Amino acid sequence: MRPTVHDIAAEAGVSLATVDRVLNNRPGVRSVTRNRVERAIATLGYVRDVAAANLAKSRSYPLVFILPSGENAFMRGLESELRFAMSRSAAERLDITILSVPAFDAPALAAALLDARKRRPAGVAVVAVEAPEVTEAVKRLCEDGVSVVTLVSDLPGSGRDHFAGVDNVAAGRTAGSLLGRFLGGREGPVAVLAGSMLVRDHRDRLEGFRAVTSEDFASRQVLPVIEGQDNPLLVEKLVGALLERNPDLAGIYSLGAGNRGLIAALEKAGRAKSVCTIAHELTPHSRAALLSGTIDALLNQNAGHEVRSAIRVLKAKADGLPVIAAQERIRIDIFLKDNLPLEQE
Amino acid sequence: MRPTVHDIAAEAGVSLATVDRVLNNRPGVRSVTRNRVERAIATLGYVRDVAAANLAKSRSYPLVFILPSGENAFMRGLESELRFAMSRSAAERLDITILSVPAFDAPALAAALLDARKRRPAGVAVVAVEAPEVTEAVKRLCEDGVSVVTLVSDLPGSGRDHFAGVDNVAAGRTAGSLLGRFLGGREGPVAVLAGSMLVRDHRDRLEGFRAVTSEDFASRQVLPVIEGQDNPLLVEKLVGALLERNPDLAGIYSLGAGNRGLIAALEKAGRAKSVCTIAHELTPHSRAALLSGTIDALLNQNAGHEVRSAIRVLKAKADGLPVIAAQERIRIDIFLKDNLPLEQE
DNA sequence: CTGTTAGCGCCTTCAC
DNA sequence: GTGAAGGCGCTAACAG
Repeated sequence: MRPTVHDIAAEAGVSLATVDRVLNNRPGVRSVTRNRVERAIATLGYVRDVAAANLAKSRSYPLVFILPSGENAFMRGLESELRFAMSRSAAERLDITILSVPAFDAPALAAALLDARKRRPAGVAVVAVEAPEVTEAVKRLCEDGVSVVTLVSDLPGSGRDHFAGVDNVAAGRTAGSLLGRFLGGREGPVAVLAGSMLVRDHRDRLEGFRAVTSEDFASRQVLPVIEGQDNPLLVEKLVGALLERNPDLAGIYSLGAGNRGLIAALEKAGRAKSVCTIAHELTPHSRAALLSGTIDALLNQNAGHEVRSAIRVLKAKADGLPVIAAQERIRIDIFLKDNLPLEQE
Repeated sequence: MRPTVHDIAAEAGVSLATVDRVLNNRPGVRSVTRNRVERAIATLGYVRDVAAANLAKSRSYPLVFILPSGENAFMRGLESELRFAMSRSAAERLDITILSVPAFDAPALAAALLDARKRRPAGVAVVAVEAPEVTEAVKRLCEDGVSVVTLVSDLPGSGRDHFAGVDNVAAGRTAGSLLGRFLGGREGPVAVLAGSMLVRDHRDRLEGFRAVTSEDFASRQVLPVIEGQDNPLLVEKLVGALLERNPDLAGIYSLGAGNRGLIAALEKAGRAKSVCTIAHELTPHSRAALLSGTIDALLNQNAGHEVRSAIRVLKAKADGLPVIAAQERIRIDIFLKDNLPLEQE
């Protein structure tokens, strides 16, 4: 049987309350007594039963999640994963609030962070936009002792506790490597389609893509980046023009969202099969395009994992517990038509 | 505040004990009373606090894990992940026993399953070898009400509750697709190196590889399968001979273990760069070979995830709880040199 | 500074 | 059939 507080109390010859004070290092214990208790803890190999402690404290974990609104399929998937987690949150003593802000809107995001702060949560998870006012707002939260996890897109220099997302430089490198190898000796330039250079994840992917292309496929020309604002209609227009301008285009790397527009443009131009296309995020549209051959490979971040990881980390931080880095690393999924999971996740 | 058993008791006008009987549908309650309690539960939206219940029951989860012994790096990694999970098992009320059996040894495995059965665990996780006596032993366990999870290699038809491993047919398909696309128009046959056709995962990978090769790369010749028993020395000998026999070999798919031998043979023959190689499992050796370019792509199953998933599922089954399928799906990681995680997991 | 006491939400004897 | 009482391991008031 595992030792309990009673065993320690007996071993150290003190009362339960004193043991508790030592365990939670609260003041009001002479150092002699404290030492005796600590020795007892060590010799008995005591480990606190967190479940029982939480029960006694009737502890709960108020968390705030800040997500971009809009029709971005990936973000909506993220939100639905979050709502699913909330539905089973009763058992986990979670109390989650969702705040919505327009995408790529730094002032709105900063305001939401202030709003979150007023609610005095144990932790905040936020899909970050990189801007000084956002960084400032996150810093303030951290100073208040609220743990902050950035989700999907990071915010370096803000002092956030953790980033729940993929290594986007590596993702860009991987895309570049795959595109280069898939194209083999084929001639023609490649294009990069981004959402906005305001978000860190898009910038990182671009950097990785460019690095690997110049290292390993130096002869391949990379056309200037197109920014589609993750907006399918705009993307369709821009890619349509791109295809007209470049009849010899060999490949496209779409590192942001708005894939619906990309797919439409490729198919309308009859170039779906001849242009090697690599895109991000598994959504109903991109899945169909992968199966039909319009998209050749898809890089994905598992929204469910990101949400669960963010929650686990926020909880651990709230309890002052360490996080298992390996478990919280969000991997880059690479999907070909051959390893697509059966169901949409 | 969430409703508790007290609230239900009050609402239904009965005592705590009766509420408890209904909750755990134990006998000794008139159906009228039972109905009243159930109505109270429904109207108050009660959900039982599992943590508190476990505390009161001082419940624990005795589990048995059966792993192959030997120097297979992947299996040793799996074991170390398991030991890590055991080290933090105190908080999770887990009581895990590890049983070791020689690899590919069906009688020994069947005996271990009987041994496990005698310990009356709540659940068993086993790396299966496909053989009638093993299937039989697993069936018996299930009949005893012990939940069984197959780990890494599945055992269809045994009635196991869950498989914690990757879709190996899809893995084989993915390998075939990557190899085909990486080779492009290059001439020459490809070889397949397996461990043993006795384990389901190897057979499944081969099936997937052959399927995609004949569908999408029909002109590519696939040489007869080589079985290296996951033994590095044997593998090195066999691959050395293979390379001599086939000076025009374009690619190798290594679907089992023993990659140390494969890498050595390729490098000794000076064919490390000229033969496109796809292998399984991230280990220190395969990682180095990926970085040096001897291996072109690595398919991996995350041992840590498999172990944690097996534990979660076994625990859920023991409590009669449903499992979240999406969360427990073990994905096929695809590693290029560009998306290799920094540290060995 | 230290100890006593009464719970947290649930389960389990043992009476009635 | 049903209920009352005590306890799981820990924490938090309130006394001393």
